[in-house]
Amino acid sequence: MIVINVDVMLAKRKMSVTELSEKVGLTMANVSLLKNGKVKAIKLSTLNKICEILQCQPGDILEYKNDF
Amino acid sequence: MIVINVDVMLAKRKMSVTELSEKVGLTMANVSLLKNGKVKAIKLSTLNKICEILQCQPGDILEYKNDF
DNA sequence: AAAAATTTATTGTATTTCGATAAATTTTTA
DNA sequence: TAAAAATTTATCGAAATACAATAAATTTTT
Repeated sequence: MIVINVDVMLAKRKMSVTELSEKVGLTMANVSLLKNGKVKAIKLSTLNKICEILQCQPGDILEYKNDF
Repeated sequence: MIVINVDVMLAKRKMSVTELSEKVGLTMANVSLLKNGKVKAIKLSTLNKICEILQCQPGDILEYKNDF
């Protein structure tokens, strides 16, 4: 399974979900859904904005886990 | 911008696009689109299957590039 | 040159994002 | 510990997109 984890980077940047949502240009509600793995797909433009704001790589946010 | 690069992992696994598409369960045409950055979003289920088959992490395939 | 593999193109359908909004819940602060 | 702030959850609708299916064009391999 693919796990989305934005929390680590948010902590590293000392940024709140509210601030991220404002800067990324998504509603707070939708960033929350994203952040908590409640989405089934992601637009590359959104991933791009997140990486840009958090200054990180997709790999810092997305992880593949073997779910045996 | 977000860059998708499956070629490196395909080479590492000595796998063709055809083989990947069969194992992932997408048509060859669509894997090609994906592989060549012609998609604007990706389903996490698809990313999952690709990582599973290629035994790699999303970060091996997706890269954020500062497009100044 | 022929065959095989890959890319590009197109159309239709099902799925999904995301906005907008509101309510519920959790965390922080005073 | 009560109020305020932040976050999460939920719902609906519209717009966007993935992906299948298919076929043609192009490139690579033999």
